[in-house]
Amino acid sequence: MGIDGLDGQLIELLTNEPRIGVLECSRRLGVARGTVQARLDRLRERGVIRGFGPQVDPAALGYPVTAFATLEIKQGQGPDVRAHLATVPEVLEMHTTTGQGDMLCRIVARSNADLQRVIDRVVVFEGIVRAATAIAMENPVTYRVLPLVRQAADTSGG
Amino acid sequence: MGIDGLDGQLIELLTNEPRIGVLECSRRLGVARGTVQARLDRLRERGVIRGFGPQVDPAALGYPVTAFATLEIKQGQGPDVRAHLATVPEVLEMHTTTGQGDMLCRIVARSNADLQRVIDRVVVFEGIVRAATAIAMENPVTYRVLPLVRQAADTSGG
DNA sequence: GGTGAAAGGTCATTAAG
DNA sequence: CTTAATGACCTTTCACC
Repeated sequence: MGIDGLDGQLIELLTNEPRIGVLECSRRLGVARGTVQARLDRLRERGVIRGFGPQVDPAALGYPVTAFATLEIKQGQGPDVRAHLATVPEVLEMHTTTGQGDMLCRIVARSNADLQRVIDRVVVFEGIVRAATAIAMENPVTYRVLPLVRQAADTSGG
Repeated sequence: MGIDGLDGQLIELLTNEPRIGVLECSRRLGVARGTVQARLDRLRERGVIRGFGPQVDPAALGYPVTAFATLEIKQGQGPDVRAHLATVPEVLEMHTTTGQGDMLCRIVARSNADLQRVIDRVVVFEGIVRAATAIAMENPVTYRVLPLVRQAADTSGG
């Protein structure tokens, strides 16, 4: 069900050096090239590897400010609010959550002043009762999956 | 300072079809191969494109539960807490946020029961005063940057 | 394992700011 | 004059059969 050690090594290798090909992977890992090819195909079929698209940094694009907005939604307005949020480019992701708020979304902006504009555009929508915004300052742990990959590989008994 | 239209088209093309190479990109966009290479080099130098590593789906790895934990930290314990969180594989990212010197971290787990174990491992640490966890249910807007890229390209007057 | 193809580098030329 | 784009050539390397 999970991944084994070779899968983990493969993911780790490709994460560190994404441009190397299948042949180079087989050399580094000491396995046949067909094995690497088969593993990669399986990992993609199973959805473990979603793709190899470019990872874009919003800050370098001119959006250095990140904020998390917790939205409280009026009953039954969920679908409309989702559709609304999907139209705002600065909303990078959105989840419905349990707990205090109903939705949590990640927002970026060009500056703190610009963040106000984005927030306004987000919350000026009937159906959003309340919005609490937390600006992200430091980011000591940037998004990472490698430790999880290693753990998943270990758990599989590889 | 930002990106122009060609940069935006390049990012979009590579996002949609990551497997195509530089030559194919040049054909699709109607520019010379050297141009595509130069643009890609520049985008990577400037940090707009961080890399082309595999995008791993934690759910497919066996961690289908996502949660966001808001942590309240005891004064002066910030660095220790950060170091602690960095050692937990299930903590995918962590930000310090405005509020009360709080932190927000994204956590994944194998199940809701497993989430309890992860949360315990996170909060059983002197320095963490309080933790509020919100479990993510639906994810109507998955992490995306393309709309932002298009806006950034437009803004640059390309 | 062989073969066609592409990546990556360099270079001179040319267009545009 | 500086920057960028272009097309050509060459070598290494890879992906596919």
